[in-house]
Amino acid sequence: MGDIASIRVTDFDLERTLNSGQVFHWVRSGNGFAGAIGDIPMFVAQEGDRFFFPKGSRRLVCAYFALDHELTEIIQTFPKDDTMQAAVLFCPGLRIIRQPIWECLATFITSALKQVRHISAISLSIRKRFGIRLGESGVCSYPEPVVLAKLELKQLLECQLGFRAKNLLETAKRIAASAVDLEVLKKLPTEEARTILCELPGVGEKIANCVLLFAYERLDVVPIDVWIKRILETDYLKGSRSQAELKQFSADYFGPYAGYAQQYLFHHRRATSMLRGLKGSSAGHVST
DNA sequence: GACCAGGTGCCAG
DNA sequence: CTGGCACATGGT
Repeated sequence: MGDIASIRVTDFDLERTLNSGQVFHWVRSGNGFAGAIGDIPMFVAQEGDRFFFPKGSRRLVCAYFALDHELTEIIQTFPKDDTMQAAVLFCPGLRIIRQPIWECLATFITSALKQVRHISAISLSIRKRFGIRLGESGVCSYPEPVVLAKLELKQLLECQLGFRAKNLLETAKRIAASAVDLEVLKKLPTEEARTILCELPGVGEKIANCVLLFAYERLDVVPIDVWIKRILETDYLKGSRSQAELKQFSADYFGPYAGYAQQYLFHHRRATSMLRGLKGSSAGHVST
């Protein structure tokens, strides 16, 4: 156990950020969360405006949690309608973090038609079986593409991936074979990067957009999933719409940080809907 | 059982 | 371009 350092943070809520459906491998542990940033094991915690992390990892942690994002300014660019305002009030301190690209891509390939807690379970299972154990805490790294590429389909299926296993395996193979260089995409315009991502098996527009938003820091990109579709149709467009209309509206209406706005809408709707569904049962990991 | 989950790919019209 | 359907798995 190394020493702990801390800094003062404003407009940051660690728990909400980690539980908002953008990242899936952090596990509550005592008064904080155990996880990893790339292959560095981490324990992070927050008490009020004090943010705790392992001594010596300040730069890494600040970059990962995007503590340099000017959240107040970002939120000011959001439209001022009732739905958006309610989401903003519900989500103080929610940040879109900077994830390592491969683990973000791979995890979202496994996200198709899965609930957040299943995505989490799959991510942890893949890490535990095929990743590298990083410390005494038992936290594991996400396995590199070359590692997954060598597996038999059967091995991946043991992680309860279902029909997504083939896609993950094939994508890992292509990246391991350098058919696609995820680093190069950083320098490309969003449209071009999206086109290349969508050529990977199991990656369509929604997942490509998640990766662009959560790993490539394209904060204007809006992944339209079932929740966002529902919100757009009920609160904004009043009725069912084609995919093209949903895309057009998202791009036109939410401003330069549309992806950020979308994340607030997503988390608010999902969290409140889970709270309603609770009614005494013991499900749900969504912070309020 | 039916229905749903941060979808994708493929096929017919 | 659009709608329809299969695809695994786990939870209400």
